[in-house]
Amino acid sequence: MVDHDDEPEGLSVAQMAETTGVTGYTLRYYERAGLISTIPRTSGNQRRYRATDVEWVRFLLRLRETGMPIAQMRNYAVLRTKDDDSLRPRLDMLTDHHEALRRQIKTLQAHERALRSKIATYRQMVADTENEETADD
Amino acid sequence: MVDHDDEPEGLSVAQMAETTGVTGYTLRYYERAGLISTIPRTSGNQRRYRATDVEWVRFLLRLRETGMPIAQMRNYAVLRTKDDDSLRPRLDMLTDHHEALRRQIKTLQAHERALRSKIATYRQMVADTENEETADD
DNA sequence: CTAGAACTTAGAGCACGCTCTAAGTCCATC
DNA sequence: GATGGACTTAGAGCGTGCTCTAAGTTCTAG
Repeated sequence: MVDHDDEPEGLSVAQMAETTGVTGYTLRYYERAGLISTIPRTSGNQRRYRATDVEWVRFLLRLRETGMPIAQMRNYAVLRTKDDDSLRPRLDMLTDHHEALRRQIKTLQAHERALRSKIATYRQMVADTENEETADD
Repeated sequence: MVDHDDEPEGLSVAQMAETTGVTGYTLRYYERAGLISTIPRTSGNQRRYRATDVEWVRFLLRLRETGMPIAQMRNYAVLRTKDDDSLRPRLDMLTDHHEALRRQIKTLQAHERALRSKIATYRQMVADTENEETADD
C-alpha cells in the first residue's frame, strides 16, 4: 500500500497515437520540433500524456489540417509556455490564421464551382458519345 | 514577305510563366513529369505555348490548389492524350476529385467554426486581463 | 527471473514538389 | 558578326514533414 506513488498517470505513446490518430513517430517528432513540451515521464523515463496534452495535440492537428506550417505552430507553442502576457500575440496569431483560412475556403469554393461546371460539360459529352453509338442500331 | 513560315506562334517559357503565375522551372518540370505534353517548338527548339496550353496549365493549377498530387494529375493528363474513348474515365476522375474537394471544404469549415469560437474565448480573456490592469488606477 | 513487447534517443532516410546549376545553344540588337 | 539575354538539357540540391533504424532500456506477463 502506498500513500501516493509519484508515477504520473496518463496515456503511453502508443495509446496517445491511437487516441489522436497520428503515429508515435510523429508525436515524438512534434516534441523535438518544439510543438509539444514537458510531457510527464514515469520513473523509467517513459512519456505519460495527460488529458490536456490530448487537447493540445488535437488543436495542433487542426492547425496542421488548415495548412499552418510547423514553424508557425512552434511560434504559437512557444508563446503558450510564457503564459499570461502572451495572450495578445496568441490572439493575433489565431486571428491571422482564421483570416487566411477563410480566404482558403473561398478559393476552394471557387475551384469547386469551376470543377462542377466542367463535370457538367463532360457528362454532356459522354452522353452524346453514347447516343451516337446507340444510334447506329 | 513569306507565304507561311513554319515557325509556331505562341508564348515563350518566360511569357508563359508570367501568364500562368508559375516559374519557368516549374513549367519545364511539369512537362518532364508528364503533366504537359507536346508543346510546339521553333526551328531552334524553343517552346511556344498556345492558348490551349495556357488553359490546360490553368486547369492543372486548379487541381494542384485543390490538393491533387502530381501522380494523379499525370494519370489524367495521360488519359487526355488518348482522346475520345477516355472521356468516361476522365469524367470519373473528375467526379471523384470533386467529391474529395467537397469533403475537404466541409472539414475546413468545421475547423473555421472551431477556430472562430476559440478566438471568441481568447478575446474575452484578453478583455478581462486588460480590465484587471486598468482597475488598479 | 526471464522473454518479448513497448519504450528511449539521435540521427539517417524518404516522398514530394519544386528550384537551381552547369554547360551549351539560340536569338535580337548594335 | 559579335555580345548578351533567353533558351535548352540532364541532373543535383533543397525545404517540409514525416518515417524509420539502431542500439539500448523498461515494462508486463508467465
